[in-house]
Amino acid sequence: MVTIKDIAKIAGVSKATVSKALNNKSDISKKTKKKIKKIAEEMGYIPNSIAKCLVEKKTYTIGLVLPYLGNPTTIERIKGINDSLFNYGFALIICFSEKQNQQNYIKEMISRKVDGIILTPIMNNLKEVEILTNKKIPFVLMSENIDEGSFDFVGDDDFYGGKIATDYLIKIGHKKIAYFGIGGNIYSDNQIKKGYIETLNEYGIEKKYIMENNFDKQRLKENIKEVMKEKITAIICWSDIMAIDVINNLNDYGVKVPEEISIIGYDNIDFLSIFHIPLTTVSQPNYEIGKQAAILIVEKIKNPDLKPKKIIFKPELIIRKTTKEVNNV
Amino acid sequence: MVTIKDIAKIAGVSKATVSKALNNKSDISKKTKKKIKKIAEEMGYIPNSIAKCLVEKKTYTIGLVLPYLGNPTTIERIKGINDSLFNYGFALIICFSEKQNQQNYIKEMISRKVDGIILTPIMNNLKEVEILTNKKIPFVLMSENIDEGSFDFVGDDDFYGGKIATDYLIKIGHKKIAYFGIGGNIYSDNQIKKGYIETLNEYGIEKKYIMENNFDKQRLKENIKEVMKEKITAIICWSDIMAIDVINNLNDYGVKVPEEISIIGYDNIDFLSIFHIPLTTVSQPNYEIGKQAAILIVEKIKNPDLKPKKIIFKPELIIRKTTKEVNNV
DNA sequence: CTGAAAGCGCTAACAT
DNA sequence: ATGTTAGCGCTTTCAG
Repeated sequence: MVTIKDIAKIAGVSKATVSKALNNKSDISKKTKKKIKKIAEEMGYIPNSIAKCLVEKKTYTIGLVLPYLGNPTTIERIKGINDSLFNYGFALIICFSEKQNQQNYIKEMISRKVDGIILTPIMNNLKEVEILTNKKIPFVLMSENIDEGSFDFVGDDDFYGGKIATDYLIKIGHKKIAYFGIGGNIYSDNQIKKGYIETLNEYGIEKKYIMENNFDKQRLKENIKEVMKEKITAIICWSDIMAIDVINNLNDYGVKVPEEISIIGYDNIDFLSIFHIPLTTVSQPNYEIGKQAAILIVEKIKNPDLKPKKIIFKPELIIRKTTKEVNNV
Repeated sequence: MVTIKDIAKIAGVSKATVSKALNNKSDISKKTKKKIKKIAEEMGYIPNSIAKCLVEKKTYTIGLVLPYLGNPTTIERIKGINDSLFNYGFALIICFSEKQNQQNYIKEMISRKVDGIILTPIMNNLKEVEILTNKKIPFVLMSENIDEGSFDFVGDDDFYGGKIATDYLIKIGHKKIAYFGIGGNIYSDNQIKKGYIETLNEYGIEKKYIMENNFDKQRLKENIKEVMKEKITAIICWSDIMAIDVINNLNDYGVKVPEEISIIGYDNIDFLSIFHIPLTTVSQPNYEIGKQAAILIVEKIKNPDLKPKKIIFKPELIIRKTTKEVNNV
């Protein structure tokens, strides 16, 4: 491996001069700079940013810790982060945290001296970010927020998302509307649920049907059976993927969507809009969310004392073919 | 930030002892180890792996360089890599290379001293991997191979994929079959195309319809017009996403799938199987490909002189509803 | 303008 | 069993 020492030897100058020349410091003559750069180029020199980090105490690296639950929107956000991070000269180190304790993954990131962390917390819980606040490591939350405390956050307004979905269903005549969520205190789930409840209340609809499946397909099936007994006419789902599952299960029971039950998903996954019976869904700008999270963390690193900023996008209801007005006889 | 020096001071021992104790070296007494570990814990010590890297010349980091072209299969592979890498104690640093020169991204990875690189080359060209071979940095190619040279590679057998798709269409009566690819010397594109051509030749079908759109929606439309003029009855597409596009365009022209034209995609994206008119497609095990790529790069790092290994999965034809036999009157 | 020296936090070889 | 020393590759004072 060629180092500045090697270059220094060839160029007949000191290590310090090489370092300064390569970094375009002002106190090196143009001639020397040119000469040294040429030699570096010829020798195929690639700087060792590890050594640089050790001195500068900055790694120009952002850690991304998030769960991947098979939702294709994830990649859009990652791409958004990647693209804007690269503009700032930062690299991205990723780990998918699954459903376990995120603390270990966060510690790993800290050990690797990332300058900041973008985190999608699994638990709506201060504990998740405790180390980060203790160690004063800049971080921003993405997509999922935490109720207690006040943190930098980029995501969409899921409360509003829950509202517009419910509102629409009521407006087209539905009264027995269910919400299919996850359970277990997930921020977005809570928010959508709140929006759902509040909207029903506004219209004076007492009866709520709140189902939780905790990512368990079997429980989802049971949930469906339960609401079918109750003769509900519409379901709002926490995600598009869940919505698809619900539709399939309903089809298996011979229940037609949207004729008998209307379904609204959440995410607006591209590919789901294409086929027949395109999904009615709530849309959020995933790429943009990732992008803004990256911009915010870089800002935060440059200026750690900035007070928490929230960038919240309004989701949009995309009405397609899985919802239908109810004939109120 | 608390360092081993701080711990040493509190514990009343030397830095070396702390280092050894924390790393469970055998020449430290159990008592001291226990004491030091306790202090480290209490002080909230997190090791600085940057410093460690500088000494050990290993970062336990793998670089992943790949294009993201909106194909949701990408995330599956990333997840596969992530999961098995974590088992080995490696972290993953990702960058999406778009259509530009991948060399810069690779250099960035080298500068960051990754122990190895998993690369999906954009160009079927030795130049892409030149630095890596020069600098003797372990790498494995994933999904896309390079014709010249012989490299470690994990992916599926796209030649075979092209064959089974074509073979199936011929068996159900099609004779005028088109292949819709990308062009511009992409390995997988070439392979599928080869499989397509060879199979047609085997059946003595002279006429080939090879279209290239280079990811350009407009050119895709023109391609479709062209093959419609030729009255082809089936199209094999380079990807599921492209297949969807083709189907939509065909629908716009009032051409019915599969009644008038059969379509085969490539990728077997989950969500596309769910709706009515599920896509006939060629399936590849993306998660597994990522996983094996990770295992292979770690192997390669431990033993750089291993000769190139190829792990090639046989894709599978998934027959669904976008293909139909032809009535040969 | 250029160079010598110190040091980032850690490990490893060699003493003790 | 523990400590001393040197050094990884780089940047950064401070002198010259």
